[in-house]
Amino acid sequence: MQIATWNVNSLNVRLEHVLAWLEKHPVDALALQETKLTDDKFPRDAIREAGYETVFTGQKTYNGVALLTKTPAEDIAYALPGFEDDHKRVIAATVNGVRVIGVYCPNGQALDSPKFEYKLAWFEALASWLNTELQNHDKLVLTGDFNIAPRPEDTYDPERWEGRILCSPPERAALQTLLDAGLADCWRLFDEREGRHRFTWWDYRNGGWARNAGLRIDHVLATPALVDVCRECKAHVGERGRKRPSDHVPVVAEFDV
Amino acid sequence: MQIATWNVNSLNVRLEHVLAWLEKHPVDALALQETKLTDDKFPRDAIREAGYETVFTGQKTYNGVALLTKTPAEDIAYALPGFEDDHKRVIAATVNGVRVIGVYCPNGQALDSPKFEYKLAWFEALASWLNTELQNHDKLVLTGDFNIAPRPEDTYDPERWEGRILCSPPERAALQTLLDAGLADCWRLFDEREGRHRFTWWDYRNGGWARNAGLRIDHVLATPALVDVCRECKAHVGERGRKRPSDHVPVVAEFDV
DNA sequence: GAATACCCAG
DNA sequence: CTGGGTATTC
Repeated sequence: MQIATWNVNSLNVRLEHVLAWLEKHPVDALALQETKLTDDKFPRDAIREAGYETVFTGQKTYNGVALLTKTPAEDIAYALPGFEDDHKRVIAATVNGVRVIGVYCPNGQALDSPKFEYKLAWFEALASWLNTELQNHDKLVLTGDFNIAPRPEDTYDPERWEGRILCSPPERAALQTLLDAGLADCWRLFDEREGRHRFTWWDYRNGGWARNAGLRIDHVLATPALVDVCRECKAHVGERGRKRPSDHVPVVAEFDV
Repeated sequence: MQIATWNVNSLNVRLEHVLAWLEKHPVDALALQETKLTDDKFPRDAIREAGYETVFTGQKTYNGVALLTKTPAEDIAYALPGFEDDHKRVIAATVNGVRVIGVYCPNGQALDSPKFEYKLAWFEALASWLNTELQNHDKLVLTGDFNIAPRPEDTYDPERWEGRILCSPPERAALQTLLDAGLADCWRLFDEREGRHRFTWWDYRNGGWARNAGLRIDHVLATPALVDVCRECKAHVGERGRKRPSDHVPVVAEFDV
């Protein structure tokens, strides 16, 4: 079973990219972030014609998440319990017996911003909900755009990024709380691989892609039952080089289930 | 000698269209309207590489006119004398001994709008200047987007358009004043032609192009010395069917000079 | 419906 | 730099 995540930065603009990518990479579940579409404008039909059903929750301009699946999505959750604000950042479903939680975590903007407080509070609510979900699901994947680079080596320039937004101690602690609850970062199972691309996001600004000035902030976290059978976890870096790309690329994990 | 006019509705967006069209139709002079570019952003170099020199006068967002020529443009005028407001609507030059005046005439918005008053005042200033220009030039072409459909048959639906903006008596009188000064509408030399496309503009809204709901508001007016040797005057309607087209198409007149 | 400006976000 | 929203024009 293959599970992928992709922050598309507007599904309106990226629909053709997603459909073309799915045709080449028919994963079992694809979590999308930043669809930036209200539900009435979601391109459900075009995606259905490509062989995928979708569950989604979105809003205008910001956020918006979706889960594309080849088999039916069951027990759908559209928000963090107890954190039902107007940000559409969470979509979860059970797919083929695997609990898949797709998240678009807050960016936080800057350490001294109110949005940073919101980010930490949001992660607390996520961790709390994750614990209850873990009680019910042996096989669980938490995936999406976390807006946190876990380690110095997950940035193109640690000197520049350490301690700053996306790389600060409280953010990394928040991520660690999720791992401590019983998840592993699938990416790290393949850390030793030679010549591996290291990032999942490159800023549009300042020629980030041309300079390979990227970060690894999109993750696939999984429970031991899945980590034990994880065969692969990689970023499809080529998508960043297409015309009108998203600033994020797909990250795909494969499990022997 | 071929002289053409084209309201491009943003030269930024339409530059590739213009260059491709010029490659197929290497007219001697092309008057552009609605370039919507300040002079510092005019793509002079790209046009030069296509074999044309340009004179232009533009502004941000609105209006903006240019004259593209294969041979040097002389005696350039950038405005209506005595009507130097901030609208960039007029560019004139002598090309191969022919005086070419390119105009983007005001739209007028509605008969009861202050913009309608402006339109009529602007046409008066144009007529006044035209008279002095005619004293100096035997061969003269006045071309551009006039925002006036001269006759009922120059609209797709006379019942709907007669008397309204672009088709009102005072506007048609203003156009007639220009003709009375000593010009003829080259288009009408070929009125009897079979199966001829009748329009030069189709509204973006309501599927104007698909319904052929067009108007003839872009014109080539010429002095008798040119009318006598006018071989052709037609609209390049196919341009309206391209991707991301302007709402106007080129109108081309050919003279045996 | 298709442009542009200005604003905000990442 | 690349999205989206708003307002304005034609």
